[in-house]
Amino acid sequence: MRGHGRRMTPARHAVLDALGERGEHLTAEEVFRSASRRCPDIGLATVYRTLELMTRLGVASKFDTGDEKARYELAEGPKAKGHHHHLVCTSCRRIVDYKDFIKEETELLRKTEEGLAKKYGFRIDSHLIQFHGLCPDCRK
Amino acid sequence: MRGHGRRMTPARHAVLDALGERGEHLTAEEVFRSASRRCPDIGLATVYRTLELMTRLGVASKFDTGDEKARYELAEGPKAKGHHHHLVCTSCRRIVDYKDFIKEETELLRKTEEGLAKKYGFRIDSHLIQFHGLCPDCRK
DNA sequence: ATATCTGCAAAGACTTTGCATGAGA
DNA sequence: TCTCATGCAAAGTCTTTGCAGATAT
Repeated sequence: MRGHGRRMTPARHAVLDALGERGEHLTAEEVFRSASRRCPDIGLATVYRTLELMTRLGVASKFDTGDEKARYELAEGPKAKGHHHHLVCTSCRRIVDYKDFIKEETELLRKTEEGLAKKYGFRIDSHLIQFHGLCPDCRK
Repeated sequence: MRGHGRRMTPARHAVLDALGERGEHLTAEEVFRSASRRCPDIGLATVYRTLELMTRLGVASKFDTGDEKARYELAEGPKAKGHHHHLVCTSCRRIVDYKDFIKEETELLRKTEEGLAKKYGFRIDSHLIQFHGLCPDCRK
């Protein structure tokens, strides 16, 4: 946070805590509600600004599961213990974090990133993998 | 289209053509502009409704690259010739379709899908892979 | 004939922005 | 001190919905 010329404020602390405490893939609204407990006066706009900042700094990652609401979670690089991918139910929007096959996936992704970077001249920063389908409950 | 109790109308034809003619990953607005040529009276709402329908029927696929605008393209299953994944520039939002490594990726994805389906009880319908980074122009 | 589609306009949902005030370093 | 951050409210985007009229089959 600091070290980028940025200040550590109560609001930012609250947002960070919200991402840390409450599981994963929170919407801005959810972060707002959670952060409001620690910092009652925080505004939704600040939450958005903070999430945007954290995403830009690589502290958080932002993604979309198909319901037009952005989701955020603490960033965990491919090598981190908590690195996972998402399995999304297209009906109830439930999100399952999975780590199965993560090692193979990560290995292939690394190789692919390298190849793409060379071929297309991109500097690749992150990847996104999601599977979509129906969860057990919604299949009924 | 038919066979689901649905009617083939000029508007739907125009949307389908738009997806087919103009490359890939079009926004609703882009589809609308394109479809307007063939069907001048088409409304944006109809475009949205049609894209939603086609996505539900599996004719089109919908995804998001991080700029809050949904994108659509004709669906090409994992086995189809045109199946590809996306490389997205986080700065200018350019999207590169790539097919490199597709075979390995598809193979791993198939395996992963199978494993996830079994473990979590999902019926998996589709997957999404994206790489994000800076394109050559934006790196400068 | 009739259930489905359509365009339009209005509403809705999510996110961003402007601005004066407040507060970290 | 002085730049950066905040809250509020207003504005902006993208998308969905209500409805009366039009249309495929």
